[in-house]
Amino acid sequence: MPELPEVETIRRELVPLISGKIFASPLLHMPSAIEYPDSEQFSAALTGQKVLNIGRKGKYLIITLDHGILIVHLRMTGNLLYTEEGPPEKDRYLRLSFPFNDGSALYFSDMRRFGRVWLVADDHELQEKVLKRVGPDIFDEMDLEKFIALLGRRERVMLKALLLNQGFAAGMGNIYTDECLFRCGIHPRRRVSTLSRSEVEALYKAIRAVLNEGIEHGGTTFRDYRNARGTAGDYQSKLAVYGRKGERCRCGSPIEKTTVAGRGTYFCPLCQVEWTATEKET
DNA sequence: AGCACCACCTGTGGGC
DNA sequence: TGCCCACAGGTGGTGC
Repeated sequence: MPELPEVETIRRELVPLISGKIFASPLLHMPSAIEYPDSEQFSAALTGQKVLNIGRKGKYLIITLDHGILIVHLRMTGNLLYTEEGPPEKDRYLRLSFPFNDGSALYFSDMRRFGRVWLVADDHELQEKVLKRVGPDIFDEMDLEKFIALLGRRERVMLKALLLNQGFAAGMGNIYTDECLFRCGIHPRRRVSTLSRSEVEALYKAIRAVLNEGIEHGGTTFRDYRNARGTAGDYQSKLAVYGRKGERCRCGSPIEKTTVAGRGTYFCPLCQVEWTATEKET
């Protein structure tokens, strides 16, 4: 589910809602959702802590407390809901409840149980336990020069696989990757080494534009994604290719679906050509 | 290094 | 109508 724009939407909503609040004792309906530390230490360490800041790196939501850092990753179907009216009724998928001492609460719900939370002591532990293999945030920690430099070390890889690799840069997921590659007219199976300078610049611009639009529209809801207030996103109506197999691209060609890097991949076969003329000859 | 495949889970949509 | 399988927004591991 949630990619960078969805997590950023939740982050922006939570800032005014929970900043300064103090956690009461959490309810661990499904303790296995806690990746670190063990559930007893987790509960003891969280209780009484104050929310100082809410950040994000890639798809990780990072809540800085006065004596630790709470991290949430929603994976495919996770939701993080804020309410002042008690737990959502008959939610079969409620995994963790995080009440505050004023009666409001955060609820972590997750149908497929892939989502995880961590509670670490400091930035060092954050890096070691959670973000060890996570690259720079592709929205907040990237510029064109850095992007070009990072590409230079991954010459052989297919673009779709590269953009999905959170170690290269963090935040892109399956939907926004397909949209970016369509936007700049590059085929998802193209390899980094075949890109011209202008294509690299177009790709970088497309990434910024698509992520910005996703955030402006409150994210994409296909099925499960909800923001912190339980409302669906809006960007699905703006998607050019993702989920639109058989529909006409603006060029007239039907959108195709294939598999790249093990993921369902939507593209326009006319706007995104797989091979350049020079490659075909060599 | 890069990629294919499997695992983790539950639900659902499309094909037959 | 009903059943079954493939697939779903993410990541981590294995093995070639």
